[in-house]
Amino acid sequence: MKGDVTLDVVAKIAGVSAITVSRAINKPEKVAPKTLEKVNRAIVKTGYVPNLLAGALASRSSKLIAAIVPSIANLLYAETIRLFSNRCREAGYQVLLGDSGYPEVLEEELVAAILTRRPDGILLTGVDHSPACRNLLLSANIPIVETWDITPAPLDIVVGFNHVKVGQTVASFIKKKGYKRVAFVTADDTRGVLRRKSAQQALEEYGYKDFFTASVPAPTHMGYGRSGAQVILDQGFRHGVIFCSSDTLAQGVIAELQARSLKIPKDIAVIGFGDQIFSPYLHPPLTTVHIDRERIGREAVEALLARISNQPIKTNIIDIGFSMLERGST
Amino acid sequence: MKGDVTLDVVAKIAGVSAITVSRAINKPEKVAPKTLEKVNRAIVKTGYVPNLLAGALASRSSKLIAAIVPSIANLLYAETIRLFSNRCREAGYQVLLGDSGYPEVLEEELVAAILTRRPDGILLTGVDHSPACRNLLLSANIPIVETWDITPAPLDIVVGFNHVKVGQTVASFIKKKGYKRVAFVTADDTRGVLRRKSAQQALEEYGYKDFFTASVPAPTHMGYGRSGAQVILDQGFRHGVIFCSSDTLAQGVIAELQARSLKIPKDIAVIGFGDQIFSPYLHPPLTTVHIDRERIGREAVEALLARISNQPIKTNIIDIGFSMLERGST
DNA sequence: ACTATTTATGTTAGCGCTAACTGAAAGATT
DNA sequence: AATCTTTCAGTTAGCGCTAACATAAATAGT
Repeated sequence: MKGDVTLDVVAKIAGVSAITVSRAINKPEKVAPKTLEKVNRAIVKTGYVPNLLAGALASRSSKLIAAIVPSIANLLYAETIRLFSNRCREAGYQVLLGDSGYPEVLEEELVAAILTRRPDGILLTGVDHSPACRNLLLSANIPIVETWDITPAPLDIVVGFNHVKVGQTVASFIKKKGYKRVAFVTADDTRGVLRRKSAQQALEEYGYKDFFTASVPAPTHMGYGRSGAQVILDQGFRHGVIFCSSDTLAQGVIAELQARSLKIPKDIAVIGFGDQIFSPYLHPPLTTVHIDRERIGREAVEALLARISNQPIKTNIIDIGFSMLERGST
Repeated sequence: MKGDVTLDVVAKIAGVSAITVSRAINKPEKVAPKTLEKVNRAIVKTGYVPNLLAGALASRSSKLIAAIVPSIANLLYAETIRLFSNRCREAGYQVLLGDSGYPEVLEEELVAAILTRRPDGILLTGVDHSPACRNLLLSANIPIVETWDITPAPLDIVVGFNHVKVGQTVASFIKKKGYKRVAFVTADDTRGVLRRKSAQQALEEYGYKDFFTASVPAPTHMGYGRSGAQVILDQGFRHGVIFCSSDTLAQGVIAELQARSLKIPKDIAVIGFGDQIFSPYLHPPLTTVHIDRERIGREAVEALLARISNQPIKTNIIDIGFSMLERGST
């Protein structure tokens, strides 16, 4: 641990009591300017680094916010987290990150480990949690924000959008564009599967049938996009549109089509999901579903901080929506 | 904070003393099986969640390891961190993440904030730190591992590779392949610039001159690759090789070349850096410099944990090297 | 059977900080 | 000038846990 500079040491050097040093650091407006200066000099002189473990224990506020994501190596979540953690820092909070891994079996264990640090709030990804996990979370009695999905019955606050509607919107877009045949390349991920199912169902209602489907493991990367496309092409798919469960997959699909000299969108059109930062720069630019990832992070922080400071929040269900973004790949 | 189940409550219910409960949790082998079972029943019954803030304060060990990266939204670092944090969790540590942002002015502030939590160890990205930051780190008196670069004089431990050698290796590769003209698309990032400079210097020694250069902001994304390529092409570059400071940039360069119907590698060859997960799946597959990102994470954890538990470490300078990986883009 | 050793549990004190209260001094009000 | 109010600093107690030592019980050794 640290060299032994504690509040008491600083206090002695500044010629005041420990609590005065504590106040000088945390509530400087409560301390007379001259005292404040004495204390600050002593802090600099000693190189004092406060011990927030002790502070948190005494004040019952850890200034820590936990965030759990399926995979930090997924750019989508990474961007949400980056914004989230920056805003948290501005507000004087630090972020404790938990990577639950994709088969979310770990979530409960992870939540338990995290609660051990007594965070002042917690961000979760998704709205599906085991009963035991829900219990743990609820009995922690801290603000909770669930993200990247939406539900009428959140644990506390939810910031996300409706994946079923995304599927329906894509289906209606496909119909409008007049594609005859539809293929899916879908990662084995709760929300991705949901989008594909609802798209397929809507398409069936429009009279579509004989879908081509490739399922790949999550987390996705471009390689799975290529292998997914191979599966579909091997099934004989030659014309129509491929709806991918992420832009990353779509990118792989595009590469595979190009490697086979198929024309996009003339032969086969491609639709992604997420509107990743690279998507407009692909060749051709990717038609996709835009999600305001940073807004998820922003709204999540605001709601959490409001809850923490007992301010009223307008609503605990924040639907950030999405939008269909047509670019060159369709 | 949590509902009020503390050690004492559990102890009372189990009919033992607080310290016995503490031991049952942290050193179960020191507790008689029958007692252990009584305690465990009481823990389940009460839903006890230990308070590590208090535990850390008392034991002077926070079981927390901090990790500072320039940008978690950079896949390269994200993957190192994911591995790092998984291994930490296995070893009973949690990771406190700090995103320093690219202009690393923040690092010092971030380090100060993090030390406040008394981590048992800290991972840094890069080896350049302000003097004040170095001071802070050293006086914290905890194991430190610097990553993604190498230096003969680390703060404590360093796990990385030599960026100058990377530049030289790429230069020699370019010479061997017989490319006549060389262009650089480089992000404004310390280590990226270093690689470009050493490549250029080596090439000059081989007799190359008249380099084409585009500099783009960090953190990079594909779009900067495209705009970088535009700059170079506008300068009249038509044949030769483009060395990019990251695979992400290379990806953008490839897209731009394709959009202009230039053939890769026949007209222009492309070399990246990092060997990202997507690189082999690009069309054409990307020639790049392979870095074992996960090994960085793994070695960093091992060294840190060894230090924390006062085990001897073989060496405090771990050069993981790199390798030139030729694929279709050259 | 008696001591030496090991194992299991308990007692005490304190980690470094802040909440809540107390008291003194300075300023405002009449 | 007497009282009220505000400002500022200090005292006390305790947040929930574990290290270190103390003690009691069980086991082993002769």
